[in-house]
Amino acid sequence: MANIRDLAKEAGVSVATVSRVLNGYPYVSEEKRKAVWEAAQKLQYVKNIQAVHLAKGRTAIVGVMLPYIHHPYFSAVIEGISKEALRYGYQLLLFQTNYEVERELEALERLRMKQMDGLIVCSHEVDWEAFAAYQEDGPIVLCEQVERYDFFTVYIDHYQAFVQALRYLIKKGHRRIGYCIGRMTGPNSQARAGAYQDVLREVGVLPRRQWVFDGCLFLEDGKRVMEQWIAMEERPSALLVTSDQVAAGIVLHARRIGVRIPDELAVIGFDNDPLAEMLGITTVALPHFTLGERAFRLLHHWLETGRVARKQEELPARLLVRDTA
Amino acid sequence: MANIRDLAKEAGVSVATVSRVLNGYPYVSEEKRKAVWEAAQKLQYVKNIQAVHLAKGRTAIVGVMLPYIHHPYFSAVIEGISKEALRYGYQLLLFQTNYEVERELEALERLRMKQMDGLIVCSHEVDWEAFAAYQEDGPIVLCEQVERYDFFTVYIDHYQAFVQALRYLIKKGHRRIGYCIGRMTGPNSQARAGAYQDVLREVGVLPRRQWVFDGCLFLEDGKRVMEQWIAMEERPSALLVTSDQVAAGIVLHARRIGVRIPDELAVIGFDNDPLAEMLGITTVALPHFTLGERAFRLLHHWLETGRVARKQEELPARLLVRDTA
DNA sequence: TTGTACGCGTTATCAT
DNA sequence: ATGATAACGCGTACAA
Repeated sequence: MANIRDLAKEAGVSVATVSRVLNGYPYVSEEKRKAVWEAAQKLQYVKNIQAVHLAKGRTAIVGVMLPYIHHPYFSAVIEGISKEALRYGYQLLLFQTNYEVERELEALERLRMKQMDGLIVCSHEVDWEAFAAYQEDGPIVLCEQVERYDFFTVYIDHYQAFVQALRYLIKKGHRRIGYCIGRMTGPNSQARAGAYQDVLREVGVLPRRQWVFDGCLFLEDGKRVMEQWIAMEERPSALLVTSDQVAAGIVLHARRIGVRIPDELAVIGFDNDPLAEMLGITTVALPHFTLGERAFRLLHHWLETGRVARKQEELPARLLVRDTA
Repeated sequence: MANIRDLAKEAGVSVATVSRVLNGYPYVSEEKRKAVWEAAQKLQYVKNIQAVHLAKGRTAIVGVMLPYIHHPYFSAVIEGISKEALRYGYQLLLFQTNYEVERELEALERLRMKQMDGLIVCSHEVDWEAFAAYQEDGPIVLCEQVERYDFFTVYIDHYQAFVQALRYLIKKGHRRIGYCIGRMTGPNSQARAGAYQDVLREVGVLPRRQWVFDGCLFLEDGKRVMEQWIAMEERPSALLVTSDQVAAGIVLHARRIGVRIPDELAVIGFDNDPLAEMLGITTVALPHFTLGERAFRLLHHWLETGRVARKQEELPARLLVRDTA
């Protein structure tokens, strides 16, 4: 494998001139420029990108931390990130964590080791303190609302999104309201739990723990929820479901077992997944793709200019009323 | 940022010894070992991974080329790859191509530049010749059946899978059979087209071009297909649909507009997506997750040992009969 | 416009 | 066991 020293020798110039030609810098005579390109051709020269990274101290690589990929939510976010990364000539290094703290810390260590220029965190388990500890190692963008820390964040106000949906249900006369959620930890889930408590209290209704369904991520979970629901002595009359996949599972299984929706059970999903549209599921549209896009742009702008208009960016959520609530 | 030279000075040893300690090599006195670790602690030493990559000539990074991520098929494959990569301490560098040849070539160039140790190609547009041209730059694993070239491949025999489904339909008495496909190019699509031609000819039926629906990737496409179907003068009585998402779109829209499935239209999907199970869609189960897993393992085994049991691996597909055909 | 020489941070080799 | 020194390959002040 030829390197620039070999090229220099072959072309009869210095390595500096080779570098200048290869990277399109001015102040090189047409003659030598040509000689270098010819030498490159002849010796089948290929740049070693690792050496470039080491010499420049930058990689044009952005890390993406996320628990899993095979989920409509995360794959939408990463698609948004990817689109922008492509546009600006950046590459994406994947850190799948399965929400294991150890893996999350590994990703942060990689940032510290300068494997990438920055990191986008789609979701995580580890405390915010951990991110704070790595802030000087490179820009980190979180895809969630963060309090008490001055992180870069792009987020959806899940509290307001939940309030919006809950108010709608209450206005429709519902009082026995439950919800399905992916996992109980994490700021998004906390925000939703808070909204649930607050709004129900406003109308003097006691929140019930058994009407909160945890571990709802995929279509199949909707079926499970429906089976639990049908077996209950006291059933909620309405469910907020933080994933349209799960909502679809509920609606489809309800049809199968003859539960009338929304009469017996009203359902509001989240995401505005194509599946929700197809099934006529009332949903809170969440801009996942845009979230990824903006997260990358924020990071990119910081990397290129060293400053940003604002470190936090909020994205809107809006209720789309269809047939299920 | 302290480097190993700083550590060497601080600990009063040579850089070689520092490196030995840091990487756990033997032949270092307990005393110096301790001194190095203390120096590392004191100077907050962090390894620069770029320098390691350059020095070792390897990165423990594997590239993944795929057209888009936000699709059940590809996100399943990548999940399989990712799981195995995690297990063996490798990282994944994403190359989203949108099936643009230029981007695909860019990924191959990156392999040549030694940015990664190997490349897994989930799907592509560019000719096989292109891959052949990069074979010496690092192992490339293709996720499709390849003829005439001696590539590493892990694949599903889509010809047989299609034959299987077609024979089933024919046995059920269908003669007017069409199919939906993601795109017309690509070896998988070619294999399917071949199977379609061959099997129909076997039973003396002419394949019809207007019963082949192209561009079928997402749920919404199923709706479109159903609308086209209903508008046809001569309609197929059965459809093979190479994505359960699309099949689901067909089935759901059929329900809505009152088309009886399978009586008026039989549908066989592909993938065995959870959605297909939930909707009772007859489908050909395809092991996408396993495909990714095996692709990585093949690559990994080659990288670590320089040889493999066999360069090609075929994965089975099997028909799951449910209610739609 | 061009070249020299050094820096980037680590690993590997060889001599002791 | 340990150290000096040479790779690894490129970018870039600085001098000319």
